[in-house]
Amino acid sequence: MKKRANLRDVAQRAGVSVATVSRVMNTPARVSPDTRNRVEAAMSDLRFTPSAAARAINTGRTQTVAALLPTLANSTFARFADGLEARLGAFGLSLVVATTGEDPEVELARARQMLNIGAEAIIVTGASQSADFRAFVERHMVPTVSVSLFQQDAWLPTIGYDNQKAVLLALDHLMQLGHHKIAVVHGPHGHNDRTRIRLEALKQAEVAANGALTFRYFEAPFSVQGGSEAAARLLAQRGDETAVLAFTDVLAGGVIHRLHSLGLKVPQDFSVVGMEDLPSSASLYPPLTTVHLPVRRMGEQAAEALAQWLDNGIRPDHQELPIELAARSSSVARQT
Amino acid sequence: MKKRANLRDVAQRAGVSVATVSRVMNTPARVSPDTRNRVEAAMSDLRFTPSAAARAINTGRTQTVAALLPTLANSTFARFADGLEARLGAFGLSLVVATTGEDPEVELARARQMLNIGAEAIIVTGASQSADFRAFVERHMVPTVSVSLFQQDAWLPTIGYDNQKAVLLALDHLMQLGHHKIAVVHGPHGHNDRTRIRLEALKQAEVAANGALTFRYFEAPFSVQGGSEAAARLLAQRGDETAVLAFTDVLAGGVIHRLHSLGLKVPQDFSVVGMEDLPSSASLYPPLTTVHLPVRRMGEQAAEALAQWLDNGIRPDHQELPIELAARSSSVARQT
DNA sequence: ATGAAAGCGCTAACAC
DNA sequence: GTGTTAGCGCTTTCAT
Repeated sequence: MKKRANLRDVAQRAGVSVATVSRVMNTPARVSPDTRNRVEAAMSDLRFTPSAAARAINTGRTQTVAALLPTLANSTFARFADGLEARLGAFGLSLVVATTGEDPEVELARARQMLNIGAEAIIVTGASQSADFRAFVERHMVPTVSVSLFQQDAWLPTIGYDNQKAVLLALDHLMQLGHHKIAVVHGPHGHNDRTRIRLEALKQAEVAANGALTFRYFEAPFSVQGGSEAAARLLAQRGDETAVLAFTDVLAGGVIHRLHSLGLKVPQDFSVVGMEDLPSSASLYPPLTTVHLPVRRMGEQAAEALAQWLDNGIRPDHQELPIELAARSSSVARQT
Repeated sequence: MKKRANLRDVAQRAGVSVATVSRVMNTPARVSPDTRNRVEAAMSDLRFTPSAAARAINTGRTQTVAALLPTLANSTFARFADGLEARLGAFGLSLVVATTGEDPEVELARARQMLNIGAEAIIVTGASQSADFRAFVERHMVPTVSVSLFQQDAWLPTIGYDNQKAVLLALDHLMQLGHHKIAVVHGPHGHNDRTRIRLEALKQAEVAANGALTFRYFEAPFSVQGGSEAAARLLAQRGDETAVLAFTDVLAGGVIHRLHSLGLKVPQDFSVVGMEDLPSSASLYPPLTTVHLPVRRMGEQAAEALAQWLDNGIRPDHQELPIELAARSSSVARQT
């Protein structure tokens, strides 16, 4: 088993210099067709595969961008990653993904790994990274953007939507339908600033309403199962809530499922609204009222922002993506 | 704007040699605490970030593996990628993903790009790549495995399930419930060998049944919307089918949705079975009978196989993953 | 159009 | 425990 062929081997075999071989790969037009053919034949004979590392060391570019995501096993992040990857590809950039499980220590470790393998830029979720993470990014001066929220005063450029606006869109919808006793189903907020922002917005609304609005909060894992359990708890100790506001469509789906299996009807017994607008949400039973969040688009925007940052060295501005309510059949006016 | 600091800069500042600096990074134990501190201080002062490329050129390893997937915006591939990434991470490997949209030309182009950025191994979906793709892989001798199917005679090591078995599991279930006129809803099979294998298995079963079993086939895009349209076509020209066999849960979900909105009941009017077993499938209305495919596990297995291949140079064996029927409420005995 | 030669930033013998 | 030095495989002037 002989070692991998390199430029010199090819040059020797083709009877040219290494410079010429390099030119065949990078600027074929500057090589005469004749020699070009000889070189290509030699490459092929020797099964030549150029070394990415050697190239990168010279050009100083790896064409690689890293995304640090809580998980991929979740439609939101998966669709985000899909949009991101597609758009990065158009710029000749590749996407390496690392999942963090929302653990700040893992996030830092993965960021370190990403730089170790040569990532030129990083994308993170949310803007509440650990102090160490922040120090790390600043020390290495690696272009980094945050997605999933739009927040002018964040330490990173943020590309996302206004989470406060989003939850209030859902709330206003329910209030206009006459609901004012609402069960709120949300995920863990320990390391999730999107959830925190949404909760905070609701608490402010509750205060502002001065008694005309009351919430009962149910925390549950970010899954269909979690939503289902939250609904079970809601009914086990039933109050006078007439609606459920879930922070994600997945949770909403779980809620609806459990309500159904306990013999209740949506929207007759409970109006349910979600947030996100998964592709499948319009086909739930009943079709889910939700706040549409442009996740795929967010991926594309993040790709553009980073591609330009890498290109011209100018840190991008924050970007707010539009959101809107998708009113469907899971919510109706309160039954009086 | 001065250039990025390198090993020599750090060495100079710390008053040591480059070798010592290198040691501080790689074998800190072999450096006296005193000098180690000086070096670390210098690194920090100069905001030193080691060059991944330079390291890779010396070690010959990039610690990077590439996955070529049709899309990430699909729970199956996303969960696969999640398992893959998590397990690769445990081996110190990073995952770069590239989406192909099931286009063989794109697949080849992306494979090329993956090698250009230094991927040490490749994961592809299915085993029916173009001849060019195959030539490419063989020419560069890059370790490559195929997932989503198990097929002993494939040109690549395959890690997946037996698609024929899978579809027959669903079919047998329906037949045992007394269904023998079945609508089959499947995705496009142009470049998708999993779909082709499943269709082929059904055709064989149809022949073997010798008239006791008949299928009507509906091709639709791989989406809820696609399943919905297929159901509309099924009803527009209604035959005497009593059951629907969908090749994916997503399609099954679309079918059920449309049946409902046209006033039909599942499973009373139609039994519906899917394939895949998405996390949400048990919470559909009604809970979906489906064939459970261990997608996340497949990602983990692929990671193991590649990690070992890169480690010991031995091409892995094919691996068959277990599948099973998850019988739920969307299918019942034929109403007589 | 082609070649010679100087690095790119790091690792790994090998020597002290 | 630390330093010297020879590469790793390529790109890129600068000549010719």
